[in-house]
Amino acid sequence: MSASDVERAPSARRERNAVQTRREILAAATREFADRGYDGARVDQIAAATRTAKRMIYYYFGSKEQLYIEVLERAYTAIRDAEQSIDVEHLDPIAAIRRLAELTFDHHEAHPDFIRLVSIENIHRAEHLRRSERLTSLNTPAIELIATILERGRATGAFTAEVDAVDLHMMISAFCVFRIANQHTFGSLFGRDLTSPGLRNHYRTMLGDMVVAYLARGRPTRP
Amino acid sequence: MSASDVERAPSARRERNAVQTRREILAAATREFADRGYDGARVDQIAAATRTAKRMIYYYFGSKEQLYIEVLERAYTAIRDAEQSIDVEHLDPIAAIRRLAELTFDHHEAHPDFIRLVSIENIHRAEHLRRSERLTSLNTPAIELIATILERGRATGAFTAEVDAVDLHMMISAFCVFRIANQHTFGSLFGRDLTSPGLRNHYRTMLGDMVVAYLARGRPTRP
DNA sequence: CGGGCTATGGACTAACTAGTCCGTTATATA
DNA sequence: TATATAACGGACTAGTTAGTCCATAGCCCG
Repeated sequence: MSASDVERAPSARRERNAVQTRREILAAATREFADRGYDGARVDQIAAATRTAKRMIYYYFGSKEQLYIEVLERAYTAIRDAEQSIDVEHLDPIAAIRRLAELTFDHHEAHPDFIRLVSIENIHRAEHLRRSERLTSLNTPAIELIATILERGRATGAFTAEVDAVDLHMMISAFCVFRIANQHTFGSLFGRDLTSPGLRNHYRTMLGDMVVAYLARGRPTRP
Repeated sequence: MSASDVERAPSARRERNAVQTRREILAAATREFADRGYDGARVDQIAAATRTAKRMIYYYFGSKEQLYIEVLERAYTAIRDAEQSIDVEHLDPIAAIRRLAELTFDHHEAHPDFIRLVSIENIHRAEHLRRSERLTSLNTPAIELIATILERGRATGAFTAEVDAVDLHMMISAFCVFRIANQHTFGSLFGRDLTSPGLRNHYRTMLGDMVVAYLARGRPTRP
């Protein structure tokens, strides 16, 4: 995130800065692809949104598809980095899993572009994601974290259910992703804006309640 | 589904049948749009998949966009009709809500094209759905059904939580939709095929457990 | 049994869009 | 300062694609 290497004295005419130009294209491309989908996105539009010309997109990325893949890679890397920095080791299992769910909720809410890119990539049956070595080899900190919490919860007896970490991650993601990804059709059909600020805390709590109730199910609620 | 009205003796040369031609175009268009998205879909490809020519698409539907809207309308009408025929009145509240969840699960599994169309429409921020009077005025039997079950559950004391019908529908949909809609990216990243036949029952049960655990949990929340 | 309306076909077009050609300019290094 | 090379720009192109023109063929009704 440091911009020190891109801050040079601007020359009167052309400024030359490979890293920044590249970055600017990626930023514009992320917006365009997330906004309109892969086929709907226009390379000319991406170029117009940068300080540079279309030629540069092909200079740096080679093709529309390769540009899209790098957009995907950057977006996924960002969320993995965020997951990596989650620290819930000091919390008891129930509080830890609730906190993790809330962090996922918050991250998804803060990055609707990422959610849109994931939806778009699923429409394409993940063909680009599958082709990216960087992404298929990316480890998934969230799963390991969930696995650790689940183990602790089972040890203390807080969780009565045998649950798989990947499944629990799916459950949490499903709730968070649906709320953002399907907000438009859901809103039109049921007259409820799932992303309304006034309902944010309601749904955040609902998610935590759901996950905790599922993990502790069967157990009588104790005082 | 009856084809009695379209079965005529095929003439040697051109056959004329407005209803069937129209229907054939809609079927091909549903496949093409669900497969490639709105922008990715090709009108020529839709025409090629029918027995008729591209000209007919414009004759009957006027534009690619109007064709897409009618595809959406047909898909949504189908799922609403299915919801309408659900009967769980004879079951106790807990069994009823579990059954409803399972029916949603089954329907989504059986209609991946519908799920894909919904994803695609959300990428377009529901602009087409919003423009369709037929869809915005469509009533939602699922919500009313859930509301009835919730009322009964609260009356009998089976459900300890105050839950809104729309929210519960969201929770159920989120699980079912995510499993289908995000199967490709999820599969690539976590190495698990959410739609594998061997896991079908596992996830179906998990959904029911989740919903029931949530409804019967100790602590209520309100919207 | 013929006129008129509905349905149909296929070639055509105008506009768009990913990608390229070729020349130019800045900067690092010798 | 010379020059090699990386960075850049804009006009151009080839291919594609939604949508149309014009002509024709089947069908219904009198």
